[in-house]
Amino acid sequence: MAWSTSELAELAGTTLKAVRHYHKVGLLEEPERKSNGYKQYQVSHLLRLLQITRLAELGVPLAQIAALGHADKDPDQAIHVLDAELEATIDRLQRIRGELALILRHRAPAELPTGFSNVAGELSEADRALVLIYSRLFDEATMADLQGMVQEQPRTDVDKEFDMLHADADRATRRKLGELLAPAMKAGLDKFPTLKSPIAQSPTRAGSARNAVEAAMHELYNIAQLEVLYRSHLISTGKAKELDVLEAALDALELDESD
Amino acid sequence: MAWSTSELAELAGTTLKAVRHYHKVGLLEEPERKSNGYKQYQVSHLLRLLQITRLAELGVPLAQIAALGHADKDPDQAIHVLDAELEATIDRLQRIRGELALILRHRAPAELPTGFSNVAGELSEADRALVLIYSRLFDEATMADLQGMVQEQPRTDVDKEFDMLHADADRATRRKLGELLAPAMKAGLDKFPTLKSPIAQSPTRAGSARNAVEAAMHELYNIAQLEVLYRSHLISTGKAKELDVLEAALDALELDESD
DNA sequence: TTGCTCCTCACGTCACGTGAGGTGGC
DNA sequence: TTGCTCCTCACGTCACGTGAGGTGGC
Repeated sequence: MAWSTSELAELAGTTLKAVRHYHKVGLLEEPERKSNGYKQYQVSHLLRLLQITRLAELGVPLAQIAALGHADKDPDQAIHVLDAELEATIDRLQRIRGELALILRHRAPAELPTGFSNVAGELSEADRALVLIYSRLFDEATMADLQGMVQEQPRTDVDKEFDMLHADADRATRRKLGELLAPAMKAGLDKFPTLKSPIAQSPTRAGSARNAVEAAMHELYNIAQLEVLYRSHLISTGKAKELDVLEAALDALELDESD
Repeated sequence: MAWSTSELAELAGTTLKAVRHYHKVGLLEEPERKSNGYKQYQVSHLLRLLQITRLAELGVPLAQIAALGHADKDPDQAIHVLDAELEATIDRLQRIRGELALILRHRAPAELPTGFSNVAGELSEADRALVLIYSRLFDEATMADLQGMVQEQPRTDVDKEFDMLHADADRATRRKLGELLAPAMKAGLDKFPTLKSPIAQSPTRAGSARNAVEAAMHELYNIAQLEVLYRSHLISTGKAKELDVLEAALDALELDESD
């Protein structure tokens, strides 16, 4: 009674290549060979192989299976570690499934950060990109507030007008849009004061956060939109003086241009 | 505003090497370089990188992230597939956790097959090895019956005597042990008739199953133990005639030896 | 002779990580 | 000059899978 490599693999419910792999890493002893070089496996090899495949199915790494053989370590310990790892993995996968469910329910783009799937429709392309950046820079509480603000303020015609604002829109249009956006912005910031001074995820990122957001805004919004946002910000935070400064600066610019 | 590779990685919450890897596989475009060869990343790269890391965290394979970009396929479809895979993985891991719990509770060796942890104490070393082989050869119902039989028949002094039986035990001892083991064996087979003719897991294995078990028994039990098992088997299945044949054969052998 | 099995390299997979060896910036 | 960062290969990880190229058995 002796088995060939593939017979042994069949008996143990594994593959030819797996058996050879176990030889290579020293988990399974090589059997005697026939004169033609063919391997001749005995019962002892089958038993060892069954041990290996069973433990491997339980998720024990091959290196650890080898170590378990020496029995110098507490096997209970190893099982506990394995179990804790499995628990963590299951938790993580379940959280991901939860997010996938939201993405599907709201037909949201998968790359939006956690929690924003249900408000995907309220965000412009630029908004979505900004939200992606925010999610890496600010902590969870800040992000939750941001999500809350978006959720409470469905998109209005004013928002759409802002999205479509041309870079060379005239000054009256810019002023009007800034004024129209301000009330909602003020309401949002009053309800979620965290957003006035968002908290960075980590101190290391605090510095780079401002820069990154600023850079992104300059990339995602045109010059007119940036001015409208600035106007709206000044109005909603009651900075009338700065607004006057802005107007004066624009006056000067227009004089320059008319020269 | 331009970032270095490590700054970009920091901003996106990933690593230098991951970013370089995304370049290599063509997921992320390489940015312009400074005259010294240093890469200069822009906002567009940050946004793309954030998309990539977010999707990768959700478990989307990099190859699929590249494909999602083309948007020629239904993204819903991809999410559904991903979700189904996650579900299957979670199920599998949970089943394994269940087995680990049993192993820990009964302080059983981890390599014993599913369901046998709680009867580990009732099995000799040889029994455990045989059970491992059985588990790969017979179907679940058969294994459940075997487990039930072991559970119903705690180890007796007779079992221990059998385990310790020497290969050259005398004939009277062998006869006595065979008779002592028979009642329990008969009771077990009556209660679990499946075990009289166990069902192989698959037709392919049916043939090799007999051989493998036979070979294993010859390896795991000595000649005296095998005879005792055979005697017990004959008695419990009421084959008195075969028992007579065995005795006659042994008579002949002993005559030979005394020559 | 044909088809099947066995053998041994060597390289591929997946998503990066780990150096090696060299250069630029301050 | 020193320490830090950047760059590009090349190879390693994990548990095998996939051929390539050759030989033995029937």
